[in-house]
Amino acid sequence: MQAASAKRPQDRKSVIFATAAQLFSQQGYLGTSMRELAERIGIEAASIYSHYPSKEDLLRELAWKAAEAFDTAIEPVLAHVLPPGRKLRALLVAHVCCVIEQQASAGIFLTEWRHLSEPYRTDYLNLRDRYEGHFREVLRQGVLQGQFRPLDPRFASLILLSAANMTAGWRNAEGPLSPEALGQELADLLLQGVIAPTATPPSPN
Amino acid sequence: MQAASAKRPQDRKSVIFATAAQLFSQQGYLGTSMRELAERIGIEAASIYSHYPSKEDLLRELAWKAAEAFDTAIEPVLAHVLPPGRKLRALLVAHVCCVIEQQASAGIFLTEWRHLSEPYRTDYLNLRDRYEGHFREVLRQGVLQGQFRPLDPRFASLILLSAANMTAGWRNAEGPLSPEALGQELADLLLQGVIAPTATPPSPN
DNA sequence: CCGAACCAACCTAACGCTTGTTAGGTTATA
DNA sequence: TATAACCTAACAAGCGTTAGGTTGGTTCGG
Repeated sequence: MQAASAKRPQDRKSVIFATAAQLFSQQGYLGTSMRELAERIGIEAASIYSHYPSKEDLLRELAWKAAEAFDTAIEPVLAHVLPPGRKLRALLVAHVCCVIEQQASAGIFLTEWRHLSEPYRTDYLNLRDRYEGHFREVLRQGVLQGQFRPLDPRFASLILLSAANMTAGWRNAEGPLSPEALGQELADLLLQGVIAPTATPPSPN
Repeated sequence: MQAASAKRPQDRKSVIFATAAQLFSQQGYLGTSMRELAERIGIEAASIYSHYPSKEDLLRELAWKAAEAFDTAIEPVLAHVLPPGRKLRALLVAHVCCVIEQQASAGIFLTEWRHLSEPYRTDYLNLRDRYEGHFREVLRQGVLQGQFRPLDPRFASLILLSAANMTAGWRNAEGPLSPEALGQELADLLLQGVIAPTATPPSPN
């Protein structure tokens, strides 16, 4: 039985991890010092080095963990066979859920990876590209099958994902929507567009 | 007649301004030191203080200039009377053109304002909100007139602008599009959506 | 037309402070 | 007793910034 009184081995490490995720995504990697991170936890800065060999290693682990979280989130969607429209919708919803439920990780996935030094930066961009590739593939198929308008999959995936990433802080007038509902709202807007269909007037009765 | 040989008064200041815009938007405000900025120009760090009282003043001027550029870009569109669909399209095109033609300023407008200290930060957010308000207003009218689908203007404007902001680095396979063309491409996607209209099959002949 | 006064731009040198990181000692748990 | 977690103390380097001196073009009185 592992005790849980004063010195805990794995617990502390995960607290450092979670706190760093929060601070890095709120204030940025460069805007967060090891001393501030340590103080937030209640230890000294030097003590962090018992768990992580450097500040950048911490960022690296955070970034990889975040990438993994996004991969995991869309994995079940990729496994299903669905028409492109439904599949793209499901991908967007899964992505939005991941962004909202893991806001801290998401912030790092989206912006703080810039401060990784080579070769990790390049490795990371490859991870991201592979992820975006799933969206591009669904878009490509939808265009091919005539269910999507003839759009450039690279351009469209960039637009869709950057829109999805911005939903993180969204709260509507009646308070926060559920991640699921917010994802559907976003998918409605992006898949069907802003313009109302002229062929079907609002409510013909 | 003002000479232009060795000591130039206004010229140097604008070089500092432009170089700072470039570095701040590439590496971030915190990731750029005064010494690096100075070295890039070919002077010493201390010399910058003959032109700007502090690093943050530099950021502040950059941020305000960027906000002004966006306001100026959409001003002529606001002056015209247009149906909501056309107006929103024109706003998006103008915004995209501004993002692309002034990439450095745009980067600060979009991300680096976070490092402004109060009360400038709040002032800046108000500027941004006023700008986004123009988009919300057009969206509101479009919904009211039944030309847009029933969407939340606040949510939609957030989505549209975050998508537009991400076009900065976009290059398609045949090289860079003109800002104008890129803006139209984006507006097509956002206004009409991803899904092909079912009422009008692709090419019925 | 010329030398002196002026002034803005730029420099060197240094300040106080914070940064990430390390060495070495302490302490409590297993 | 062994070990991992944590501490104190300090390091070299970098940060934004300032004080004070140098330079060179501009301006103006004689």
